[in-house]
Amino acid sequence: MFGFTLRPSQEQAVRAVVEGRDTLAVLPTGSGKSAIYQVAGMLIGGLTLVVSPLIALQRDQLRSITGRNDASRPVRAAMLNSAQPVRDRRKTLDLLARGELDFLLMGPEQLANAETAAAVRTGARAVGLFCVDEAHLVSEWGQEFRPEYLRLVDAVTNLGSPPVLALTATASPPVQSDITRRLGMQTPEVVVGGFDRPNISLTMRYTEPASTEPQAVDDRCVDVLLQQETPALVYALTHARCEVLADRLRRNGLRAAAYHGGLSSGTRAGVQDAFFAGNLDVVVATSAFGLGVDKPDIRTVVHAGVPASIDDYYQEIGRAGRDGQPASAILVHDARTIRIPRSLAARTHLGESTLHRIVDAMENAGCEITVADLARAANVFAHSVNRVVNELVDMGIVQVRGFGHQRALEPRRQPYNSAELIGQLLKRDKRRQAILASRLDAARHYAETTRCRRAEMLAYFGETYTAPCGNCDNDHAPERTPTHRPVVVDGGAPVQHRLWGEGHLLSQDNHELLVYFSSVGYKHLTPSVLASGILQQA
DNA sequence: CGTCACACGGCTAACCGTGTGACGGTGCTTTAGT
Repeated sequence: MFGFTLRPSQEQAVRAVVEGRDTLAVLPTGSGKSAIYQVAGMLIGGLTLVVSPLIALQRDQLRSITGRNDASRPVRAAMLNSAQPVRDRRKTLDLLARGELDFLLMGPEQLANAETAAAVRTGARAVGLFCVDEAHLVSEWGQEFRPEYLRLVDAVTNLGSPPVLALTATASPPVQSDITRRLGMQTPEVVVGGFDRPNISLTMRYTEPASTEPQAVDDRCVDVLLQQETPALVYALTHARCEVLADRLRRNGLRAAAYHGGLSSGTRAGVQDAFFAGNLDVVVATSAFGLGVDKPDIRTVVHAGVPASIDDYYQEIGRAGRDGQPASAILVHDARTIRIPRSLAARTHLGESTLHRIVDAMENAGCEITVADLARAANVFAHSVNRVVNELVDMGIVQVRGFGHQRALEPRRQPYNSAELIGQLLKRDKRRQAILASRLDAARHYAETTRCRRAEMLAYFGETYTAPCGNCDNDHAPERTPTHRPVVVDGGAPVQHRLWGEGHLLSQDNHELLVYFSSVGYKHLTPSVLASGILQQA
């Protein structure tokens, strides 16, 4: 169709969205997610709006859409972002006004700009499809890093509630429901392809915490990379470790370069180009490297330390072996490196005094106030104010206008009891901290497990898998692997815990249960909790 | 927030407890005046 051959899962997503249903498609990388919105958009007619997180990604997608143009059916696509010349921007707004665009690509920030949003809304062509690419970012980035992700739901309403199509390669069941909730999707169709990537072998290398050598993790990574096939990708946890490790690899004769957010965009582009062109053996990167990286022949992905979640880990190892040929994912684990993701999560914590000052300042202001003014009045960091504002929006207490420096909030529901409000905010913050910590615990649990790693990872994504996989280190040392029979559970069956309240059973075998609780996040439990009635089917 | 390296005072030798500050990731946005 339109030059695409669709697989069954893609077809299912296209059909649902064309019938007007909100749809979340969680499909493995390389399964052609952009084909889904391209086909669906053309079938529905009207303007297809595609929200994409990076300008570089918007460029790639634009090229892919217009690149497959045939003369009989020209597709008209454009993008809107701050990196383009004013003239290009004006031209796109003109096309919008005249209704001469089929696809429009932009970041969530553009929709928070009243002028741009109005141009989209009042264009001669109504939005027929609202597509959110890399939709896991709604859940991952919305809370603080890029808060405009949480305002997409308002944009959808303002555009007359066209069907919403959310696309991602990585979303565990709790993340799936977070995405559909935060995008305000109505009775969504959720299409989930398999998470397994059988050609990627899974291995963990432990470095002794007792070692006095501070660079034990780096040593291990260098050893591993000298033995592994290239091209290889190394994920390190900080800018400094990227630089040090890249340097050590170079001294060991590998063509290596560092890639992280602290480098200029020119340097970053140069590294990425060199890697794609085969002029680099190894890129040592932070999590900045990856979105939109589709190099088919990456043979090895090494992690220098456990990342903040299995979601991140899966996303990052998924960049290996896209050509289907054997590839390796090696996690170099040192208990001491856990402190880095832990501290990054803890930094977003809101203290009681911070909350008091923000809520007081908000009351003193009485009416609409910008985030910057509020931060000044309360004498706290702007990012703390943004965190609180996001929570208040979610609670329906304020609403937000504008973006960037002009981001302002106005009370939506008055009056409220401020002591009660602070109590609720504290509770929400505590819950959020617990969930972030549980995600890190689950990642550490994966690193330290003696069971089949594939079964362990897939369990996290709510998928039942019969171990052994035969392609992980624990399966190669069968004396260490307790046999376990997976018990088929109805994905996400609701359960009730005596202490932690309601949750969803993600996986169960004769050895262990994995449950996600909305109060405390992921918990591994022994099956005995079912027999003793501590955990009950709801 | 939590960790670690380092300086400091004490009082004259070596080092101990305490205090302080630096440090940890992801990207959009985009002023005016030469």
